[in-house]
Amino acid sequence: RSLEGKLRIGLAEQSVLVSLSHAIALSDPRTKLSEDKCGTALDEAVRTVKQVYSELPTYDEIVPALLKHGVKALPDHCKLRPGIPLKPMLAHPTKSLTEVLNRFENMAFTCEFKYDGERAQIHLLESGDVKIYSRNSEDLSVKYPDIMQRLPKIIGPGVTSFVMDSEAVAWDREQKCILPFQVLSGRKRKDVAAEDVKVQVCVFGFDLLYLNGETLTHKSLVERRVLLHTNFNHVEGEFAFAKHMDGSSVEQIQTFLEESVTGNCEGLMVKTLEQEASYEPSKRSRNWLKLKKDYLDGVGDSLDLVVVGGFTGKGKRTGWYGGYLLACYDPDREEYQTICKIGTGFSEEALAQQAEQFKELIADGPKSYYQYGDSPNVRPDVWFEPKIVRLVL
DNA sequence: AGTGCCTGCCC
DNA sequence: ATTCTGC
DNA sequence: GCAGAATGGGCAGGCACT
Repeated sequence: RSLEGKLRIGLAEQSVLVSLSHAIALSDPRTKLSEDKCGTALDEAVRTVKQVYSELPTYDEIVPALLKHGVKALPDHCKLRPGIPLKPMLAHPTKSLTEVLNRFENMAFTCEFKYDGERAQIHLLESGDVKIYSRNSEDLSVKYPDIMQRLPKIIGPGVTSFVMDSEAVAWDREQKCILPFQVLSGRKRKDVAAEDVKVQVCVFGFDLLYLNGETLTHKSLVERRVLLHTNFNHVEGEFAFAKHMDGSSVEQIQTFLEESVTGNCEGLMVKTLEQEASYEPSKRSRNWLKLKKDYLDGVGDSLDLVVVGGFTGKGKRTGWYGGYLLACYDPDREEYQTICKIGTGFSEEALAQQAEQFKELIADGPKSYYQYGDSPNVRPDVWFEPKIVRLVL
């Protein structure tokens, strides 16, 4: 976990990469360590290692190559290749169409439907093996034998290897429509046989990162998209290209957004097409924008809820509440029904201040007219008197 | 076999 | 996922 | 602007215990 940078102790991936680069550079006689150039040489080593890691994020490959060939020659030995998942590019959230237009002013861009499913990075190796990886590079291959099976009819002639970025979405084969994420998450994950898959999925491809031995991440999205469309086939209910629209007027985008929502999608992804349009897994990772329907003004609902309990905080939040249990009053049954927990959106100052405020309201236990479940995660560490009402957006 | 609890993933 | 904070 | 670390709902899976 240390090496994977998942310990949550302030030592995460970037720190590990810096340390590794420095260690190798300093112990390698090939690195010239003159007084004035030392810092520059180290920075250069870090840049190289990070760049290589973004294409081939596996220490099993990078460390041996570093030890054998040194930092300089690392890019010649470690390149993007099917079978090793790369960190998928992520998108910046935006709250309005204006924000999107400001950001992409004077640039060619495209809008795509944002499908409500699971990120799926599909790899075809030269050996013929197929691998499917999740957003966090987990191996989902055993979860999707149905996708594996249908792959031959999706890939075009002459395709011997590729890495595709896509979204796997639950699909209703009778109604021929997209189903919510909740349905998809009901799929089995292990020991799945293609024959007894209950929740059907349709794959929506939206990017191509590698094709027939060639890395495409440095090409622009326009180029990658052409390659995607010319080398793969649409297959009804099984594989489709993410729906896109290149228009840039407010009206066109507005209409497209509404269309996406009608089609059971979450909203739009907006991406540059030509300039700054390469696929950058780690460097400029938030190069795309997402425009979700529930971010938009007036679309989301708000509720007045009563704070009935608090959960003791961990880590940075040790010493006050890390989250709260909220309830809604039902006048018919004369009781407070717990609804949800809330744990983000508080600055540290607000958390400290709130802890003071709730100190006065600590109750011995749950009120008789509190209605809550059995599960321990709805049993707060501290119960409160029902005094504080909060507007929840 | 059934239940409850916990973990580790998705979002 | 969302959100805040330190750099 | 980015990386890191808090936190959410909900699901399948797996373990322990009945």
